[in-house]
Amino acid sequence: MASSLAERLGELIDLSANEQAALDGLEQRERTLRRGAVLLREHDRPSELFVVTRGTLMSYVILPDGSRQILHFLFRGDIVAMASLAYRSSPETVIALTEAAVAPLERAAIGALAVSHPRLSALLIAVDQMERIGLTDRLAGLGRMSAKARVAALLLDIRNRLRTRDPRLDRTFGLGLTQEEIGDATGLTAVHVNRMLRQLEEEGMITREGGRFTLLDEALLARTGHFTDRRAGLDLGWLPAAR
Amino acid sequence: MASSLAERLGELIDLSANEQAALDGLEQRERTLRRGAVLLREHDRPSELFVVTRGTLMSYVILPDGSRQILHFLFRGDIVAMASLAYRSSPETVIALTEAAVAPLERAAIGALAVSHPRLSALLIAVDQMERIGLTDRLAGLGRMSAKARVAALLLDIRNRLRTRDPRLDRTFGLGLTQEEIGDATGLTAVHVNRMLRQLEEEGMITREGGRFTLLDEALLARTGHFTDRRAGLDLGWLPAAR
DNA sequence: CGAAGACTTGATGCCGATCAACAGGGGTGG
DNA sequence: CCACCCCTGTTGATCGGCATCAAGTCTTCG
Repeated sequence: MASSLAERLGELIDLSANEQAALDGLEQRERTLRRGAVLLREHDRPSELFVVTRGTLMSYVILPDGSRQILHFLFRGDIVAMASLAYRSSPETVIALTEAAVAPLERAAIGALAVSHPRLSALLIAVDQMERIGLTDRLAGLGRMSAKARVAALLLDIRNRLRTRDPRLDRTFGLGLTQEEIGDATGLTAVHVNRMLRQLEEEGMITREGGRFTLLDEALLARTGHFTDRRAGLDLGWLPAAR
Repeated sequence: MASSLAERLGELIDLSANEQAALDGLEQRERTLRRGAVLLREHDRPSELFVVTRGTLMSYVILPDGSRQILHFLFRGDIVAMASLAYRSSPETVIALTEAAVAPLERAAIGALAVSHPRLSALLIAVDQMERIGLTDRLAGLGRMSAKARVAALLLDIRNRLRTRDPRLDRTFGLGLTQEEIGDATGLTAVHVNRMLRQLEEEGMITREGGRFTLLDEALLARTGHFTDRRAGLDLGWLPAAR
């Protein structure tokens, strides 16, 4: 089986055999995590990165008043602790939301990759940009959108990310988050998330049954959440030739 | 004089003569912008990137209800339209806040740089991470911090970024933003920004005189804004050797 | 000198937070 | 195996921070 990193990057471009091998070589060891296990704590001094090979993780920060802001949800092929490429100590805590597994990755391996496979390091820059745009979308949501819109956008965002990993999944999916977690991701309280979900349900956009969501009116949900799917507009034509 | 990109990256690592020359070669042309000029419009299909060589720019999105969320402020050495490395159309509008100048940069030049100067492309990945952390800090602010805290954090953030470009500047600086712009960056209305600035002033943290701010009690301001200066913790030890 | 933008200040309103209480369910230990 | 308990979800009542509306002043620039 392809390494999770090769799988992820292979969705974006056709990898050469060389590149494929180089990526596969990065994921030697694997470390499994129980649900709730802490992979990395804020202010830790991580010596390595991780690639998610299985399960779901999230990263968050705790503010001085004790409230939590969830920053990311991480799925197979996502890289954890990229920040350690710039900073000595982790700016965020990373924990497993489900049973999960990660492959440790030396920071220097990224440097070596840049030397041996320039196209891949250029691709990593592009992947960074995709994540940056995702962050600015969420920033605009937190700054300027209503509670209902933020919850709607979160549902669509997570569903889409789950679907790229499992194309069978369509209108119905398990979100895998508590309402408190939805709130900490969208800047709301659990109580208000509950009311917004109910409202989306009453308005016929979704139904819920035991933690599983079904999107009944995806177009309306997207309008409600001012949601734009970015994956349509990908363009990596500038990448240099493969090695 | 060093190119603005070489100047910026040179603050992070010691550039080799080769690298310096490669970076200088990127900034051939220069384009000047009047205050308020639009460099890039949302949904434009930019064929190139830009490096800011002079002045200040900002990027923002307009939501369907007409409200604006400011995403970034851009200073000398910052790269504009990095998103075009991943996407066909720009997700954000970029305009000049002051008289400004930018140097256009072909996307393919980034790819060529990755091939000829792997350490520089690895460094670009690190720079991306620094921006990503800046975004997550702001995300946490919008999601979980009070209006007063967000305004306090913005003041410190901008002052620090201005200071890296002009070390003479200390407690007093010209912010260069209207209160409406502060509001659009922090997710507030201009009216409430005004009240928060007044409050910071009444509490002895700042004074204002004609658009110029003086930070009277920086420690208190930092506590109020839950502000952490990230630049202290930089660590780029993993970079490969220079060429 | 006129006009438009930026700032200031007060009054009022609403969205989402907070507080509170209870129901269901699943895991754990006795 | 069962009882308990904590976690999650749900719903109502009230509160408060920030938005909105409004009006006036100051500044800047054409």
